[in-house]
Amino acid sequence: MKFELLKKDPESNARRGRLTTDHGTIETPIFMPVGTVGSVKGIYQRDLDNDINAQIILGNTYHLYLRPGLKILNKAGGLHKFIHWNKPLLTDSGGFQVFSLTDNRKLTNEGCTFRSHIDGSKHTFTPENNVETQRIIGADIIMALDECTPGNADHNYAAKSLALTQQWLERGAKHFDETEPLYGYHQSYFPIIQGCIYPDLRRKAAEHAISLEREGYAIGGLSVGEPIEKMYEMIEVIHPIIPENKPRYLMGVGTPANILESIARGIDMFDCVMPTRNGRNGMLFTWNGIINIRNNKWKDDFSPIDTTGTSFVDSYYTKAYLRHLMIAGEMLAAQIASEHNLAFYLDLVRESRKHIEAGDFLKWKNEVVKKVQNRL
RNA sequence: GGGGAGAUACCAAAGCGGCCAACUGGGGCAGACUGUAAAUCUGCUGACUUAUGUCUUCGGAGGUUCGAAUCCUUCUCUCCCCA
Repeated sequence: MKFELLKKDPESNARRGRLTTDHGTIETPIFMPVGTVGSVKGIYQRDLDNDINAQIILGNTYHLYLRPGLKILNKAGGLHKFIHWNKPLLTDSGGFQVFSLTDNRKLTNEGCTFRSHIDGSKHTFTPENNVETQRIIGADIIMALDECTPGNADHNYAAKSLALTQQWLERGAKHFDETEPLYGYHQSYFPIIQGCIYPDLRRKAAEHAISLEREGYAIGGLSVGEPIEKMYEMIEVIHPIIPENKPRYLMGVGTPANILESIARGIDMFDCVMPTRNGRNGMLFTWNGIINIRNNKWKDDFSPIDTTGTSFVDSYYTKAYLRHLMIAGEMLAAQIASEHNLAFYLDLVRESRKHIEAGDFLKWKNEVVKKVQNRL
């Protein structure tokens, strides 16, 4: 994997870069659609590729490990082949599930024991077997197993949690270096920087992570309940510590405004379920603000979904029709809304790249942030 | 013609003397959702009020009672069974 820093914004920490993997090139800043169980919910891979222009998508180790399971994934020749996606893939380790399935898991120094949310069966992730699992899945970028610390954790808990994440990280990195990819293309292992909302812990976590000299670094444990200003502050704390020729991935973020603000603070990669989940629930993101398409006011609005949108759905369908589908509970509603939102998110980062190149990113960003937060 | 059942808020449907402005669904209206246990979840849904509260409601009219959606009389309408 190769990362080229193409341009630095003189007025902010924003960066324009290019990440090259064996499955293709990713122009950064980039948004990565989330496809937890081997599918970006409601979206054909064909549309992801041609309509939305996704450059890389995610999968999730915990979910794929449970279903379809490693045997099938291995037999399929890895996730790319299994799901028919020839562009880059990134898998999350399951660290977020350590956080979100908190009632069904137990943490030890050794690793994390889960109860499956599907059948209650017991499974253990260790940093080592988690790397092996992600070798079998075969993502281009694999993530370290971590504990995603809740945003309201106190300093004491956050410090202990970080120590565990760091111990796991060292073991995972070692195991990664001792093993080979299974399918003939390169994989990269990204550490995840934790530390909750505490600058000292974040600094410590970032310094520790870079000491392991990996190909990219992720920031985790943000947008998990902490005030949004703290999130930006943590990104700022970490920014100078990470070598500038390495990509930075802010995990799980976020709203369009969050993404622009984070790009301004030096983030290169994002993922979030928001465009798909909120889309399924009737929320549309546009350059002019947020639409709740279920609202009564759209019932006889026969204008296109989004005249500024880049997806075919934006001009193909009307607001009134999409509202009708949404209220009738039709599957197509979820598909259209998800496709629109993902196309918007990809457009958002595409425009960000253009404005970084043009040198007017900061001014542009400030104008857009105001607009995209409107409620239409 | 004879016998029976029933009329409750937008719809369906509980309630059968006070705990009823009225259970529960649906519908409607609005909100939430940030490395997806989510095509999910939450709130409101007689009027006026921030709220305590006040006022007008359970087919119509009249009555019994301290008190009625609930009991009685009567009218209107609906449905079912037998001729």
